[in-house]
Amino acid sequence: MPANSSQPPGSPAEARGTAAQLEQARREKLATIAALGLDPWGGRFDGVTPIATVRQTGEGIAKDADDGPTVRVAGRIMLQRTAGSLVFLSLADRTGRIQIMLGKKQVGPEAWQVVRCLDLGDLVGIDGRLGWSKTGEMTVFAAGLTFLAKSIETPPDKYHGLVDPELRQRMRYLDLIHGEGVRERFVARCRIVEAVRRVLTARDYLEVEGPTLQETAGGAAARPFTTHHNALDMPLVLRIALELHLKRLLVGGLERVFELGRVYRNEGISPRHNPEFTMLEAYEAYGNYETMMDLTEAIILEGAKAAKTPTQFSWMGHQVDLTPPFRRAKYDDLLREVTGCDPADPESVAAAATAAGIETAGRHADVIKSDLFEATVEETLSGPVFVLDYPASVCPLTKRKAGNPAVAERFELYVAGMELANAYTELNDPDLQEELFRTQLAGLPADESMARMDTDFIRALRHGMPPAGGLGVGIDRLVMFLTGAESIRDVVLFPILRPRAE
RNA sequence: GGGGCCGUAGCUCAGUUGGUUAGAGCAUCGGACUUUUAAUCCGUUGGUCCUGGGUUCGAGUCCCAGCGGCCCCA
Repeated sequence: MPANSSQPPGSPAEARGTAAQLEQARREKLATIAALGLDPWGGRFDGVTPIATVRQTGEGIAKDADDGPTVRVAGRIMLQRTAGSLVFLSLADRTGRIQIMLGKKQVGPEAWQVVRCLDLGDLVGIDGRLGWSKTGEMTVFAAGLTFLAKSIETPPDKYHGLVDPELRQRMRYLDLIHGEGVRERFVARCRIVEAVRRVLTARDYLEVEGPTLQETAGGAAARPFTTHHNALDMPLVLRIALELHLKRLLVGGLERVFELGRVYRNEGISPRHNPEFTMLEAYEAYGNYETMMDLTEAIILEGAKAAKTPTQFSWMGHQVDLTPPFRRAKYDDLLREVTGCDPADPESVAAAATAAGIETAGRHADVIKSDLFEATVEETLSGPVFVLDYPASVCPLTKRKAGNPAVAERFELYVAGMELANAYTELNDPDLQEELFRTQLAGLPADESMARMDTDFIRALRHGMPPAGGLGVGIDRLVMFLTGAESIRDVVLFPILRPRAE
């Protein structure tokens, strides 16, 4: 393209607005900084006070005082305003933001050359006097400026930030900088995980790590990711649950163990499902599912405290109330309340299922019941509510109720119609376990079965596993719940995405 | 896997019934300003309208396919 011949004077002939040219402008400033003998990529910078701490100090300074303390802050330039020979910055660190004032006269001619090279997004260190501007804004009046890192990319819109959900996920680092409440939500996630560990370690649980590469993906009903080990020339799968190895550790006498770890399920993606997600599983020898109810409640309440979650709030269209103790309701009772059927009578259940549009022909009575529960009861459970005592045949790893082999000692914790936790009195009878594996496997494609034969696990049980309670909690869902997020992608830092063409 | 919605400048968004050379704000660049608050004011630059086909005298706009995202369902 020929240059426009009617360019006004002082206006460069070349274009400036493309991404490449925006970068070029920043690279020229980078070169200027280097030419002044400064390192535009900075280095160790000791003695920085967090901005939140500086702000606390500032609150104690009189508005018209000019003898405030000297402070050193460091952070990213979020906003920049020039007023003649003054430049105002909004500087952000992990704890907050504060205004910086740079005056040509105050910093001197050499530093002023550096000031003129500042762009939005640059990282700088500031030494200066803490006080208040004439218009009443807390301000660090800079005496010194240290360049810490140049940003050569243009940041998002300074007011709207990144809005496009795709860009927010692909460039999470920008979302963390600019997104409203994004950093706070991920910090809350860290606090919740810390709280989970605190509750468990206070109860003398050991945190352990099981294998993520396994021969058999057991402990849940899900399709695994497959991989291959070259040296051993053997197929492997990524784990879909933590359960069976933690129970081996109960056999091994560790008695109280938990694992907080990533599991992988090769299935659909939705606002509640990411192919890799974080599970907590905890096992306590000589406990049962009631022990785990108390533990679950403690974990959620401590997590809520850590995340500063209010006791009552609205989430996913449900009103939830965290006041303990959480409601406990029997599975059959809920089914009767919601559908009006007689849970003890398979024909009554089947009739209700048919009315709800569920296929019944040739299917196991407990599977029909389970589908009916999912279709009708779940959405009514605002919770939190512990749903107790599941049909035994959908619980192949669970101990049956004493005197009632049709009912399994299992609970699920529901909140806003969503399963948040799942716990059993663990089945420790190796013969029954082996039989249940076999019956589960009969006539079902392996992918759809809850159970896969795991002879090594059976052998472990044969050596004697203590009676125990076991608990599983979906950490991502727990964080969603406690932070009010409506999509798992809002609580997973780097959710899975299709690659984007360059 | 099926259905719906969306994709326009680095970012946030307009773009009428298919009709002139596709616009705005921010950012950039130049200028004014030593107290600004998304600073303001004047000027300036910036486009693979997601990609590829098709219909049409004419497509950002309509149709088809693909790519990417969001939502619903399985």
